[in-house]
Amino acid sequence: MLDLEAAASQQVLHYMNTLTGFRAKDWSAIYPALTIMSFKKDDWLLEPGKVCDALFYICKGYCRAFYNKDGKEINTAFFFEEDIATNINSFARGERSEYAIQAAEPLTTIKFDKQRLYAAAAQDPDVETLGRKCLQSIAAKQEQHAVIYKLMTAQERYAYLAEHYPDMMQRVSLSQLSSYLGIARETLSRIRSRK
Amino acid sequence: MLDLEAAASQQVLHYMNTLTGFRAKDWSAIYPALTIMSFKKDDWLLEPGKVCDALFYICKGYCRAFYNKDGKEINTAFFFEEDIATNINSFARGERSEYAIQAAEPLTTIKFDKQRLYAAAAQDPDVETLGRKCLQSIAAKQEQHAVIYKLMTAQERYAYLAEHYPDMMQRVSLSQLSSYLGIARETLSRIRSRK
DNA sequence: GCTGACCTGTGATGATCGTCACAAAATGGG
DNA sequence: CCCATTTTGTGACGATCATCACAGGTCAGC
Repeated sequence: MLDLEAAASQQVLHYMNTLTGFRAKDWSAIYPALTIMSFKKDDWLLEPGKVCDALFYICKGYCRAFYNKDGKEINTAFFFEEDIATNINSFARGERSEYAIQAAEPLTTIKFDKQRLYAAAAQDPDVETLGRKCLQSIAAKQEQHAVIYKLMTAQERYAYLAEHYPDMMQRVSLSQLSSYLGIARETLSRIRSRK
Repeated sequence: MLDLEAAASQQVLHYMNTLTGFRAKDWSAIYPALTIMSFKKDDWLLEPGKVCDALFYICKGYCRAFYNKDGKEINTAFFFEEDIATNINSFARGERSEYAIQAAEPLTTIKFDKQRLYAAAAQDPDVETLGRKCLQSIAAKQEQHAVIYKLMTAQERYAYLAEHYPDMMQRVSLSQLSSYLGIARETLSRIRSRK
């Protein structure tokens, strides 16, 4: 634990433990892949068109993923504390990312470097299991969010968010939320004001 | 290769090879997890509310995944030859499935039994890698489809499907497609007739 | 080749939402 | 505390789409 602050290591270790039952003894294998990285508001975690070569575990703050559609930014995800922010397809296949990930607040993360992570996985099969579980949890989230779009109207999506992710509604501005919900800013404002 | 027909084994082996570089020598580890399973039209691969305990590799025919929303069936995926049909969240976490998977045509599949697959993975780390790659490819598909919803209008979604999945448009009826695209059957009919 | 079940096309109508425009409110540096 | 910038609310209007209703088409089985 040389350049990782104690609090951050505790946090990421706890996270890995909830995923797999990762214990302190496995730490040495994965440790070299980790770095603390901080970002200022509006800094890029992943620039559009670049290949994603890391996973970012969010310690403090939040960031957003967004596409650029005809000059408009369409948010597709927000990552808060305890989340992993990444473009999993770009990461896994080495393709260029079609979207960006940007800090929405001052941000502290633990970066999992791809190359060093792969090296660790070759050494210790538990790291591969961790990777699979991580993938699983990302896929689960993705599906959950896709369902919202497929089954719900704008109003129902808003209500769903309010019930299941009240903290997201607290922290993300209305303008940013609207594109995430797939509706115009004005419409979201009106939905919110009807009761 | 006792109860798996030769043609089907060839096909699934080829599939696994495209995912990982799985070779015939690894076959013995995974073989006990596989069974050929056939379904009649409208048979269930996964009943809603049940836990998903298998992956189904589609050899011939196709099936659909759908939610029941206030009595209406909303299709969220179609699985064709070379696809893996499953509820990955239910499979991984043992939760009950919120949606159903049903044969839309007479269907031939190779079933990967969960328990036996896990046993094989414990024996042979290559099986775990295969599992991860499989998960990855499912996640990639899911994201691709979610993007359609988030970035496109009904008309654009239709055009996208026509360009990227023309075979899907050929094989799936308009009524079934409409809920997949998130629009009314009548609207899809009209979109299709404009040019 | 008839018949019933299912699928597709089409018109009329109303609801919802996007867009444009601008006002009000909140925010945050200096 | 004030001003500039950003964010949010609101009205008017039009476009798109869902819904209802029904007509025409297709297909399989008798």
